[in-house]
Amino acid sequence: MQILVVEDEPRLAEAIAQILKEKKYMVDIANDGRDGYDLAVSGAYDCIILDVMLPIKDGYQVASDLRKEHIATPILMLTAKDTVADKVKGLDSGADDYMTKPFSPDELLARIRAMTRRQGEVVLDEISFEDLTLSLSAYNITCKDKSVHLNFKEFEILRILMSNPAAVVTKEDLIVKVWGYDSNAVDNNVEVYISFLRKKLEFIGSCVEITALRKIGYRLEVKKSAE
Amino acid sequence: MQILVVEDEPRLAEAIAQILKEKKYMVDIANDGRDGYDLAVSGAYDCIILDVMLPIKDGYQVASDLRKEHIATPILMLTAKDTVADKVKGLDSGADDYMTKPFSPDELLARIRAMTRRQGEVVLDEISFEDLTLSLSAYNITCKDKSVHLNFKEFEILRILMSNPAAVVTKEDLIVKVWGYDSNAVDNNVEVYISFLRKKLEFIGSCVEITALRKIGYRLEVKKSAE
DNA sequence: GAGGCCCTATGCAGATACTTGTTGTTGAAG
DNA sequence: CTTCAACAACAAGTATCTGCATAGGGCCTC
Repeated sequence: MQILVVEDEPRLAEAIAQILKEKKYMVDIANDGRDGYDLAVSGAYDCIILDVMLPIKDGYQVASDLRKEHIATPILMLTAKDTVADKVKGLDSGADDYMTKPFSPDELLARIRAMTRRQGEVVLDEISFEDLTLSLSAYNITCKDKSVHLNFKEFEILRILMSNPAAVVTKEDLIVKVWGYDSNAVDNNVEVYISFLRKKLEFIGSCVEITALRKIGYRLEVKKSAE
Repeated sequence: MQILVVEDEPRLAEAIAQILKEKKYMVDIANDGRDGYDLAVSGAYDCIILDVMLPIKDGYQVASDLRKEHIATPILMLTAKDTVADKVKGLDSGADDYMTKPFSPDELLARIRAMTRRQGEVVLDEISFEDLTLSLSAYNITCKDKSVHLNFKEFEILRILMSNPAAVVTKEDLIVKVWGYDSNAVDNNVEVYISFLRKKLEFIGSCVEITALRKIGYRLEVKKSAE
């Protein structure tokens, strides 16, 4: 975990660095706003601790310039200014959090944990099987660089197949899960959509195919090389 | 923008709600930890303001339970407890920010802005997609030199669409996030506002359009050149 | 009471979902 | 080896239902 400390007073900067290093964070220090900005635009840091009163370029400016460049690194602003107006200015210039000096090391660490925690959260947004990727938010399938949109029923069916690639899914299962247990859909309905899906898999050139196992159901498989 | 206030003292809850409503936030209030949790798990809120000392289930518990359920809604913890240990406990139980009473309304609002900003990776005051820019403070959209005002519902819908341009947003999602999860708005309401938005996009000559994907939802797309 | 905002109702167009029918495939019985 | 029944795939046609646009009415603010 990389942290950038932008602070012009060497002793304070060193003290903060020490606190962080003890917790195994990797720390870089910048002594003025310009250096801080230059380091931060790399996007290499997981968190930036930013003083407000800085030579050359103040903290508000640094934060706001970073946001303009679409650098989304969490910023914790750290300063002696404790009026509400200062806090509002800091937060609105792009900071995610604002702490006033003097501060407690434990609180600093807790706020860093809170800010960086969010970073690692991956939104489960897609399912993959071999070279095939199903996007749950965009409702399409992608293989290499080609992608194609799925309509509702196709999507639901493929999602069920892909969420359990090894398993064989019966038509009854599909009807219950896609059409609803009280529907009067017939097997042929499923066959029709399977056929649509096969066409789309073919179109994007995926190596995945939907195999029918007679009397049993459907399963995803990797195409045999000898086509 | 939906905000949940979890606070057992009715007068304070009402005061907070008032501050927020003035800024056009939609506010729900829960009076104890259990109700707060039940409302929050819906995932309908953009932000939760959470008191610590609550009947039935305290704020730490609520925050930590929500995180266990993978509800990532930003939480601002609000309490009279101001020791470092309390702050650490609050932040580590899942809160994103921690404010002590008494607090300034302006600071509260600034911290809410800071927390919700990250949601859509908004650069300060505006969101952009292709040639379209949505101003969060002026409630209007601009394309090249033309701009047009949006009313509240139009604005909220477009903000949601633009904050995640690749994703398909269902009508359900829009109803929950714009009308509130307990509203009885119907799909047609959404359709009407989508229709208004399209007219305004057309009017300012944007290359962005709102595409409907049947049975799935809406998505922003760039207009095909061959009109 | 004028104007803006929000919701409801309605007719229409077109995409989607389902049906039907033909052809192809499989496997077991004769 | 042939025949037949059961099952599967697919194309094409039809009907339904979703989504769109527009109009009108209630409500609130100014």
